[in-house]
Amino acid sequence: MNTIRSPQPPPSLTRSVEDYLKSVFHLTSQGGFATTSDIAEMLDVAPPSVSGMMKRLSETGLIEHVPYRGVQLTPQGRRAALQMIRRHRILESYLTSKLGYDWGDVHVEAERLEHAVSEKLIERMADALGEPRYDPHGAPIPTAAGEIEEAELVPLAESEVGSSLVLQEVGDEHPARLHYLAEQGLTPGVRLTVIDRQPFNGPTIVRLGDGTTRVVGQELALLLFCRSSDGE
Amino acid sequence: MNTIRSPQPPPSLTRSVEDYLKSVFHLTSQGGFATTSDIAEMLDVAPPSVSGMMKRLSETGLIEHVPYRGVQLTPQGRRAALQMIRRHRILESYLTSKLGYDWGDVHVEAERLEHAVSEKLIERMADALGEPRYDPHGAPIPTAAGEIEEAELVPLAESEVGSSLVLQEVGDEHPARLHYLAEQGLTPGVRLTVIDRQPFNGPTIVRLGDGTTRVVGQELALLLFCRSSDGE
DNA sequence: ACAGTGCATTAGCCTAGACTAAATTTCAAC
DNA sequence: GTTGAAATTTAGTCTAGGCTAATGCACTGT
Repeated sequence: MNTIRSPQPPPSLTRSVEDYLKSVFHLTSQGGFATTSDIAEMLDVAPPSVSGMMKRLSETGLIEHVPYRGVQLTPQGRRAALQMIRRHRILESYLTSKLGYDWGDVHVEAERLEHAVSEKLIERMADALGEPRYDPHGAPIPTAAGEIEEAELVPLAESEVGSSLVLQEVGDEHPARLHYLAEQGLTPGVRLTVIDRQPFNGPTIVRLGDGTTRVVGQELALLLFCRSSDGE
Repeated sequence: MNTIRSPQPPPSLTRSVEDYLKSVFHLTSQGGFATTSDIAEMLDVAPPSVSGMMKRLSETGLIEHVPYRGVQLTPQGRRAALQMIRRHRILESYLTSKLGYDWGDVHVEAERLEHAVSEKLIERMADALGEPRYDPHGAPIPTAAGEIEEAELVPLAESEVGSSLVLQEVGDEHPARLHYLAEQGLTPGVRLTVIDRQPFNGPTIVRLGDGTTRVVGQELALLLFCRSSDGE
C-alpha cells in the first residue's frame, strides 16, 4: 500500500525559526548585525544552537550570514519577522481589550499563540479591534502589508531635564515591572515633564499630566520610550 | 525509465501527545480498545509511529497498552484528553460567535490553537460565551472539571421511519459537507420527522420543522446524530 | 491442528534542534 | 607584530517523532 502522505514539505515555519527571525529583527532594528551570542541570550539557547540555525536560515534565504560577524535579515526574512510581530501585537491587543487580560500577562500568552494562529484569525481580530496601530505597550503594529512605523523615541533615562514628553512605548514584557508601572500611572500616552535627574545613573524625577510626581530609577527609566511633546 | 523514489521522505508534521490522546478518546468512546491502525489512520501517520508513541504514553501512565490488542486511556489520560476536547470545543464556539467564523472553518483553526492556548484563556473565552454546553456542531463541551455529557444519539441513517427527532450533533468536520448541511438547514436543534427511507442504504427522507422536506443520502445521514423528541 | 493472512511490533534509519567540548577566528593590548 | 581573551564555528552526541522493512502474533478457515 502506497498512501500518499505529506505530498510536499509544508511551507509553514517551525516554531523556532519564527523566534529566531523575530530576535534578529529586534537586534538589528538599529542597523548593523545581530551577533550569535546576542541571539543566544535573547532566546536562552547555547551559541552553537544559534550557529546551526543561522546556517539553515541562510540556506533558505531568510538571513544573510557573514561568518564570525553576524547576521541580517533578507527582505524575505524581514517580511516573515514583521508578520510574526504583527501577530504578536494584534494578539496582545485583542487579549487586553476583548478578554480582560492585564497588560502584564499578555506577552506570554501571545508568545505561544503567535505560532498557531492563521492569517485569517489575525485579520478578524484586527478588524474586531478597529485595526489598532499600537499594542498595549505602545509598540507599533506592522500592517498586514508588512509596514511598520519607525518613531524616534528616547528612553526617559536619557531625556533632557526640563523637556516635555509623552510616554509612547514601554519596552519590556516582565509582568512584575509592568504591574508596577501601571500602578505608578506610567502607561503609554501619559504626559511627562522631566524635573530632574540624580547624578551617577540616578533616578529621573518627572511630573505627570495630573501634576503628581514620580521618581523613576534608571533601570525602569531605560524602558520608558518617549517622544517630545513640544508644541502640542 | 523507472520512476526514481525520492531518497528521503518529505518532512512530515509531527503530531503531539495531545493528538494521540484525543484519538484514543474518540476511538474508545463506545468502550473497548483503540487499535494501532485506527489511530494511525485517524492521525495520518504510519502504524509503527503509533506503536512507538503508545510505548511512551504507557510509560508516562496516560494509557494502558495491551500488546497486539490495543490501548485504553487511564483516568489520567482521560482527564488530559477531555481537557483538550474542552479547549477545542470552546475555541470553536468562540471563533464562531465572537469572530464570525463559519462552522465549516472552525475545526482546522481550533486544531492548531488548542495546543497553544492556556487554561486561563480558555476559561476567559468560556466566560465571555456564558459557559456554553455545546459547540457549533452540537457536540457537548466537557466542563472545566472534566465531566462530559453522554447522550444516547442515533444517526439519522439508522432512525426509525415515522419517528420525531431533534438533530443534536453533526459528527463531521469537513468544511464542504458542513456548508452543504447548513444550506439545507440541517443544523443542530432542528426538528425532523422521518418520512421514509429508500432500501439498500438509500437516502432518508425527512420533513423539517418548517414543513419542507429533505432527501439525505446515507453518507450524510450517518453523520447526523439525533435524539428522540417524543413528548416534547 | 495448522497454514495463511493481516495487523502489531521491532529494528534500524532520518531530520530538526537542542547540547558540550574542541577548534578556529577576531580583535584589542602590548 | 605577537599574544591572549572572547566570540564563533565545527564536531560529535542526544531525544522526539517521523519513516520503511522485517519480524512476530493471533485469528480464521479448512
